[in-house]
Amino acid sequence: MTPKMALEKPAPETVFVVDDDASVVRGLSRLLRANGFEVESFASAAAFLSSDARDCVGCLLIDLRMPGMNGLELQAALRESNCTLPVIFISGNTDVPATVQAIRSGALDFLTKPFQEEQLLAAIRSALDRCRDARTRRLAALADQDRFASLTPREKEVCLLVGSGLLNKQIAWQLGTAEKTIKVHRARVMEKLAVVSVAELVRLVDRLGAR
Amino acid sequence: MTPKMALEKPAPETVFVVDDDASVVRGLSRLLRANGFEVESFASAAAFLSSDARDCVGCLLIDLRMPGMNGLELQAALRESNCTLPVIFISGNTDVPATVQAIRSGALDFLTKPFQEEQLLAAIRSALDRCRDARTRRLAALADQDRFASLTPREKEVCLLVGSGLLNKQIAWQLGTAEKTIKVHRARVMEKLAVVSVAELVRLVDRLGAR
DNA sequence: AACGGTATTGGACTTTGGGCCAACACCCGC
DNA sequence: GCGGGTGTTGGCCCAAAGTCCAATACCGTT
Repeated sequence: MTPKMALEKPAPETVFVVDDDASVVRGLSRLLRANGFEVESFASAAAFLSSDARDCVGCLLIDLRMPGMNGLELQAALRESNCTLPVIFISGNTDVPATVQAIRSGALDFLTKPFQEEQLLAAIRSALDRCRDARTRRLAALADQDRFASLTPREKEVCLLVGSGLLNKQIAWQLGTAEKTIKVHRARVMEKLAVVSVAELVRLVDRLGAR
Repeated sequence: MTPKMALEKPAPETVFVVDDDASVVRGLSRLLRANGFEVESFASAAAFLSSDARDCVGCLLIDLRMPGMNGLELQAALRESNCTLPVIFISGNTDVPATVQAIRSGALDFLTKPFQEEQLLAAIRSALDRCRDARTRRLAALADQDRFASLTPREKEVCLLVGSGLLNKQIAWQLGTAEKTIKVHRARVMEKLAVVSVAELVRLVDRLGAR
């Protein structure tokens, strides 16, 4: 386990509002805070990107149309930088192509003003749920990768070949060494990866390869 | 392998057009045929649902707004009946909520009239690619399920426990039988499932459970 | 030059997994 | 009732995997 996981801030889950219209931001903030959510607001895409909020647990409420970088561009930039915060768009106009692109790019919802309060709240709750799940999965994936990274190059080779179902003797032949050697590596692999059965090892290898 | 797989018709890939406007259908058909696609058209959602086209390789081009069952309802009905044909919506008006619902329900694209011909063709090519892939995966999944279904109840139990990484003796203890018995079942499982290593068996079990 | 991490191999021994042959009990349909 | 599928168990033997202890060799660092 590496010391820094780039995922601190167990801080309360926060809704990040990105909208250039100050009155909208005020209204949304009041509504969300009244419903028990932490809110942090940004007047532009750039402002959010330069914040450290990218790796928190929370969700984004983005106005589609903004001066400078618009909502879709912000979404693309976030994806580019591996930010996995769920995104909910808010739009005043009815731009279907933008809607299609937004949802296909992974946006969770796309609300058009005016919208029902409850609709927004439901979307946010759903987004926070998803973010929690994603975070859990991401942490598990990182733990997997850490364990695999702790293997020596040779052990990694052996690990993958064991995972593909080869016998020790086949692995030995393939790597040009003795079966005995493979047994040693294999034992170390099982120990370092903290798995007690081949089945667990196979699943771990698959998870690693599934990206 | 069961004799009938419910997936015949290796017929040429077909674009199914569902639109109540005869002139639109004519125009689309001409365009698509001119670009080398097979086209079959339906004047209503009900007409398509009662056809046998549900299990073909192809894709659907659905008009969002139709008298009777509309596009979204048709999409829902198809999903209900496990039809996996990729869906592309065509809409004259700009109904954002419908767009959101359509895309979230798995629609591949949502084109608004008027659209670029090339945009439509690209969407269709993408849809057909996806349908081919899905079909391949579905056939593979069916083959897996067939093999698993050929196991006796006891063999299924043993199979799952082996897949979870237990030793023969642990399985025997858990099932209240002798280790020798498990060995026999296990051998039959490996044979019936046509796997040669525990790794393959684990992956097969996971695929079955992944639904 | 000494040291630690890595890769390698050997031997001896135990545990597990598999293959082959045979056998018995149960239940169901013909 | 008999035949066949299913579940069960035994013995014998071999292959594969895992364990413990020990040893050599290379490489880069201190």
